[in-house]
Amino acid sequence: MLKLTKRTEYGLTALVHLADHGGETVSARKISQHYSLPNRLVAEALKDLCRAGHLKSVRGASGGYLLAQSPADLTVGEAVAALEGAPKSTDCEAKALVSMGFGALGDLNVESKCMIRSPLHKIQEDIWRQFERTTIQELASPEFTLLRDERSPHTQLQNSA
Amino acid sequence: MLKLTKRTEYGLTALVHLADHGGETVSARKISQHYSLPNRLVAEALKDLCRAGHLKSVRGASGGYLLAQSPADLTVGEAVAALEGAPKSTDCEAKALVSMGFGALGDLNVESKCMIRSPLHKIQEDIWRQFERTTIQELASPEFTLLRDERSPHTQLQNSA
DNA sequence: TGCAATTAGCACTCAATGGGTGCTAATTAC
DNA sequence: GTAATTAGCACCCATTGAGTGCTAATTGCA
Repeated sequence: MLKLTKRTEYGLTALVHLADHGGETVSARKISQHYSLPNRLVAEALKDLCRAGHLKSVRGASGGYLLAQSPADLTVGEAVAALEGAPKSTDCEAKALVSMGFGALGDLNVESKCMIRSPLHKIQEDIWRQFERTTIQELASPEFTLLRDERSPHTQLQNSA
Repeated sequence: MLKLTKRTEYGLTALVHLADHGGETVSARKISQHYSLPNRLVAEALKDLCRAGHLKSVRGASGGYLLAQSPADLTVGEAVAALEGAPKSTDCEAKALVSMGFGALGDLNVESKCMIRSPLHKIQEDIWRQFERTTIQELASPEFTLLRDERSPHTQLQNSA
């Protein structure tokens, strides 16, 4: 239910860590130990990011990974795409994403039909759009918020507590 | 990968439909046929929403469902919670959500530890927060966008059509 | 009174996938 | 040469989402 995978969690955590460590080379083991994460899985996530070209790897003892680009140039959307695979173009849900940013605008008919039929696609589109414009650098900053909202403080539930 | 379930898709679609049809009673069959959705599954979604008190049901022939409250008072967050079940309080990911809006603030330690460890939680929190403040009425409006962003106009797709 | 259409509720199957592991090879610092 | 690392492949297992079957209860209508 509206969750990204663990792999993405590990991957983003690693990216933030690497962003905090400048051009330094850090091994998968270091990262996994630092955050108490399953080190094998962190390694898998790092491999994905490396294959996608977002990290550079250094093999051998005292090897590791480092960012291939500035954290200000790497978006959360790109990282997630690398970690979870490109959205499948089979289902209509994904097609909206594809035509949104990952591909050409060929099947716009399909998408617009879906837009009418399913309000959910609007939501997911918007979320992804936000991902596409949020950088790892922003994510790494402690005061990060994904959604800048200018409206009412919006009486949250905890008010009643 | 960051997707809501079909059940939620069907449920939100139905809610939007009901919102468009005022106080009218509409059967699950009518809705499913109108959007060419599997009618049994739409019925399941409607049951969930009814159990949660967001819809009122009328049994018997010519029965159906209608909104139990104004579409302006029903949030996407509430609907999703009803359709997908409350976030499980076992995993840390969900705990962030719980302490965010669904429960007391007791285990804030847990959450804040997670916040540091996982940037992903920030993202998901923000998404949920947005769900909590988006109403079905807003969702039903054709020019709906979940994220009001003051930055670049960001070339929408439908513009090109 | 009976029939048809509906909601209500339970249980079940099937396929997909996410999380995790095993194993081996290639590379490199020491 | 050894240990630590990245690279790549294949695999298992538990969860869960999607969908179906079935039966009961309710109600409008002929």
